Amino acid sequence: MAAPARKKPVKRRRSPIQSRGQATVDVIVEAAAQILARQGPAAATTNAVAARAGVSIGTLYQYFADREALLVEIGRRHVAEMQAVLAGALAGIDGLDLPAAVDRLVAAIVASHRVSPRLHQALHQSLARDHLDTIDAFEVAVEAMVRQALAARPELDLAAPELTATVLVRGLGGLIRTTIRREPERLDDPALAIAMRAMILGTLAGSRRGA
Amino acid sequence: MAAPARKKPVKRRRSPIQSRGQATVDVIVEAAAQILARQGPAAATTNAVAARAGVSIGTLYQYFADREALLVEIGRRHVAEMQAVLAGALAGIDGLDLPAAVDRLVAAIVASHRVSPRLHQALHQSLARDHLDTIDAFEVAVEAMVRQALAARPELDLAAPELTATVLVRGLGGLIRTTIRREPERLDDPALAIAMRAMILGTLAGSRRGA
DNA sequence: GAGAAACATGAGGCTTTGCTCAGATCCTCG
DNA sequence: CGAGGATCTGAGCAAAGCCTCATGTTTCTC
Repeated sequence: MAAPARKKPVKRRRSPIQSRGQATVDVIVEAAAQILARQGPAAATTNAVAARAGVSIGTLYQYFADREALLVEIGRRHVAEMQAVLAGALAGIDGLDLPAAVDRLVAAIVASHRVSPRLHQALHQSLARDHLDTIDAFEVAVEAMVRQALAARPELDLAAPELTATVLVRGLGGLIRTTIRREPERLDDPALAIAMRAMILGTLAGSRRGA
Repeated sequence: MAAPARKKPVKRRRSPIQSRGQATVDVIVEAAAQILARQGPAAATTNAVAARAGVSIGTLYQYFADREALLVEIGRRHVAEMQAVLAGALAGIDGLDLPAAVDRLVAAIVASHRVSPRLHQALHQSLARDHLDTIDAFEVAVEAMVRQALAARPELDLAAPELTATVLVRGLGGLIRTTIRREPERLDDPALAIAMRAMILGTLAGSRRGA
């Protein structure tokens, strides 16, 4: 329930047919992502992107209907990359006991946020409200994953497993994002990982049916 | 430690001397906040703000050196308002036992975020990186407060009280902000408050010196 | 190899926005 | 009252950004 309201469709232009065109699209997206991450949303003008990509502005508009469409595509690729890192770091987690699994989860989420923190934040700042769901997709996916993991462990005896999953994932995500923005270097602090583990395990223990 | 890097000073222009001028400033700031909250950052052009305030564009620039200075002032006032709500909802918390105090805290933080969720998000999106600390001030204040509260309860026997405070406040804040953005109506769900309480109490229990 | 389709170019049109300035109006206070 | 400071006005400048289009180049297909 609670769908995100109105949603403007992402206008597209011609998709590349030849491999040359595909390469051009890649170059453009990467250039844009780089500027966005390094100099922020304001610097990512379509002309600047085209220049950095070594491509004419007309070429950019051959593949993207407008600036927003380009941003959305960057968001899609970024989310895909984060999900790939997450999946990689989460491999074989099913066989682990709870504390070990939690450690893995923490490490995996942190690692996926490390893919490109600046880009992540820049996207949050520059995407229009209608398209924020593009980046939210990552957290939505993690939420689904955790929900499933919790369901697979009835011994946790959770009063409201789905809600607990939501609270955990959003809390963890918010904590990581805030930390990246305010004290980026602290993400490497082992003490933080320990504190996050305590938070997760504690929350699970505190969300039992008993009280 | 870990201070937020460079910081451009907020350019000011003449401060109002007469009460007429003060009133004008208020009208401008409120008009801007309204546009920001209702139509988003892109709609909040200086001309639009002046028009909605019923004031000429020249008047706006008499009091604000540039658009960013106006945004910063909006941020300052918004944070002050949130802090006022927080302080009000937190009155007399010192005498309560832990579970009751936590309930109060949860209610207080939620209430302060309810002041103007859309404006809160719009500010996050439109403030330049150099000025994001303006809004971060709220969470910084809450963090200090919680840190102090935890220090006052040695019976909690926390292994790293300050870190626990940080993790709790940032996690909670992130959770609330994400929820406001994705499912605003859910903020009223009593189940969410219960889940947050479980999270806090659980985290505290899980952060003991013992392990 | 020729025609067609895909791809690329970039000058510049069109719009918008932040902001200035020369002067008008209002308020205070001796 | 009347001088002087505070406040307000709004036409419009300069800069910047998004995007188009007429034209040229490369690649594919038969």
